[in-house]
Amino acid sequence: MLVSNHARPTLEDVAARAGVSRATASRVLNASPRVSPEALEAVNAAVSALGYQPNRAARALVTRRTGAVAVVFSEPEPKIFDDPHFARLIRAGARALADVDVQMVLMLVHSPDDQARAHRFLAGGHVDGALVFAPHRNDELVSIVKKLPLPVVYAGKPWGPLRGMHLVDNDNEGGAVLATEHLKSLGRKKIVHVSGPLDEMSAIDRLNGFKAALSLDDKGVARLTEDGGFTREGGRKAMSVLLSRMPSLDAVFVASDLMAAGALESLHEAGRRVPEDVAVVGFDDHVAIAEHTAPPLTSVRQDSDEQVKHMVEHLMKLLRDETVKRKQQMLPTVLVRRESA
Amino acid sequence: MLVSNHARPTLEDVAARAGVSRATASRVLNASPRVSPEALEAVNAAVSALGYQPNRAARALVTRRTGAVAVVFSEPEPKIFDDPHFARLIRAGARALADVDVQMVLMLVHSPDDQARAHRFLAGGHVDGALVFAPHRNDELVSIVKKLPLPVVYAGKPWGPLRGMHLVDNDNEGGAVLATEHLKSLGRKKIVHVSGPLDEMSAIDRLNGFKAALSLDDKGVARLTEDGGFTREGGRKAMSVLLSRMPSLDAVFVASDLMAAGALESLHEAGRRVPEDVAVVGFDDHVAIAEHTAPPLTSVRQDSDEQVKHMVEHLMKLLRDETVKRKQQMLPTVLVRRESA
DNA sequence: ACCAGCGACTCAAAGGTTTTCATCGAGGAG
DNA sequence: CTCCTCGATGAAAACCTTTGAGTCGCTGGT
Repeated sequence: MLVSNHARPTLEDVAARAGVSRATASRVLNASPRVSPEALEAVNAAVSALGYQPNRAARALVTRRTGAVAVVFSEPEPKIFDDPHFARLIRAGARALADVDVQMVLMLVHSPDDQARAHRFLAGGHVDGALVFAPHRNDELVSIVKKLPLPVVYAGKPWGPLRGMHLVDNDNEGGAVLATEHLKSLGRKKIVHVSGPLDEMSAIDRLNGFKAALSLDDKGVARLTEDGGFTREGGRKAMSVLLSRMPSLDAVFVASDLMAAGALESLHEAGRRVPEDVAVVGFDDHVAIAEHTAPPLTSVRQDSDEQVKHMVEHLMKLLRDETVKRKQQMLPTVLVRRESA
Repeated sequence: MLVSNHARPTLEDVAARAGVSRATASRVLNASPRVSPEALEAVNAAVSALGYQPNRAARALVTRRTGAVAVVFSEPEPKIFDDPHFARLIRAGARALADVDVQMVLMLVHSPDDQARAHRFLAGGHVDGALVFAPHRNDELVSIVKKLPLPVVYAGKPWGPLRGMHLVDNDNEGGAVLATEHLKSLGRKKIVHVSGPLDEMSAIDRLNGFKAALSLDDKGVARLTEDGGFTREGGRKAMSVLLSRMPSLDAVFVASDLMAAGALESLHEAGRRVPEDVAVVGFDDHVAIAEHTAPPLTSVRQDSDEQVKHMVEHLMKLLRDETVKRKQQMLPTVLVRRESA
């Protein structure tokens, strides 16, 4: 009987060819211990002979597991995506998830419409879990997600109470201290700060690090810092403001490389030399930026690849119902010296 | 009987509540015409009362449709992803696919390992179709994908024979002509070209446009052009080479904005003023770059959002078994003037 | 009065896998 | 030799939806 069926082989076909039952074949595929060596070999042979691949839908139907996780970026301002930082996160996510053989379903949510769609989708059981990037204050999405019976790992601290949430953060405050101490060690006396938007925890933590390193009170901080909104243009403007407010400044810690690029432009326009007149330290150590500014940017490295890898590992543990020792992890940051400070 | 089952409601529950059979409920969900208005309303009411969501796995099992499509980027050099162009494509893909309510499964393939994985995955019936970005010459992935019984739409022309392939390309050659003609119309006489890597069709097409606009033969082209590899650093180096080869050049058409940024650096270092001494035109019109170079970059716009949207529409037609009038679409490019030329 | 035709609906099979439970056979203890 | 245990296996249910075949009650034509 020449069964030249062109359709994809099923587990039934594999079992038939191996001379066992479907059940046994299934056990082999799922690495069950209760199967004889002969059966195991026969089934494996049949699998590769037939080029068998389990039908994901059928498997999902019975196991109630989809083998997919959502990667969600909640960001009201779509143009923020021009920040290469996002590309790096997405790349890291794709790699880490592929390594553990789970599908990555990417969701970008900008509008309330997107939020509703994300809600439906995540509630719909289409994924086993989610990695959520939602940095902004009072992001509706976070409250939505929190109510869902879905394992979730956050990137960084979302706004609000952190009780029970799983997250992997970078040591923003520690990095900011590093940066500021470095400027101090250079003998700089008038150090200012271009912060990120203060509706993001990472920006606040960096600001706090700056404040701590200089032992500033709230009033002092207010005078020495300006919000650059994590954009290049914002960085440029914030730098001009600071320059006019304190013409004698001799160092600046900028809370992101992209803003630092803008700040450098502003400094050049004002005729300041970097690092001779003003020393500059950025944050992110995003190579595509930091190595191409003039001069190359000294920056605090946060390893996004590592962060995402940890997030994926953490989520996988949750999916396997393993107990995680610590729900909230913090990754170290280091200073990378180049020429700007 | 208080059925306070906390599990997700099934179609059976909906049908029971609406007082119809499972079959009828199903037809309502799938917008079948053969259903009475009363039944339709009853079912819809039950659906929203119960918050019912179809089980994707069960549906996939019977329809042999997954409701997901893969978005595949094949790119041997992972750092190319730092190009904001990719972020833009991914963003566009996420949006366009969400709009038609299909899952976007993102795959980044760099290594042969990744290729094998992609092969297994795409052959495994886990997605209904794919959007493929594989610009490089002799990319193994393209041959792999071509053999699969899977609807695929390519971004741009992959290398090799195009017969029967579905693709959406930008008018690279036309755009290059536009750029070069513009430089000519400015009265420039010694126009050179920084090309992309010539193992990508888009780079070749842009080179051909340059060649055509100047009526050059192969020998002439060789002398006037230099490969910048689509990277910033490459653009810088290519520009230096061209400057030393032809110090009197007065205009350059650069095949990408990122390379143009590098070329500008090189020109500045060489003490050339832009646009007074050398006029510069880029390609891509990537706002995050073009608006932030000094001076802002005149560039050829290729609308990636539009391209991806067309790709998605095209793929959807294939999935619906509609006939597509043209398998290969070409999108127009336009010149955006800023200050560099 | 009968039948064909039609629209709306229901029944039940099919789709491919995992998993529980029962069965079977072999080997050891008595 | 019999009984028991235990490991490997198979039969069948369950997961939830779509869809073709069949049912039922009408209408309208003859």
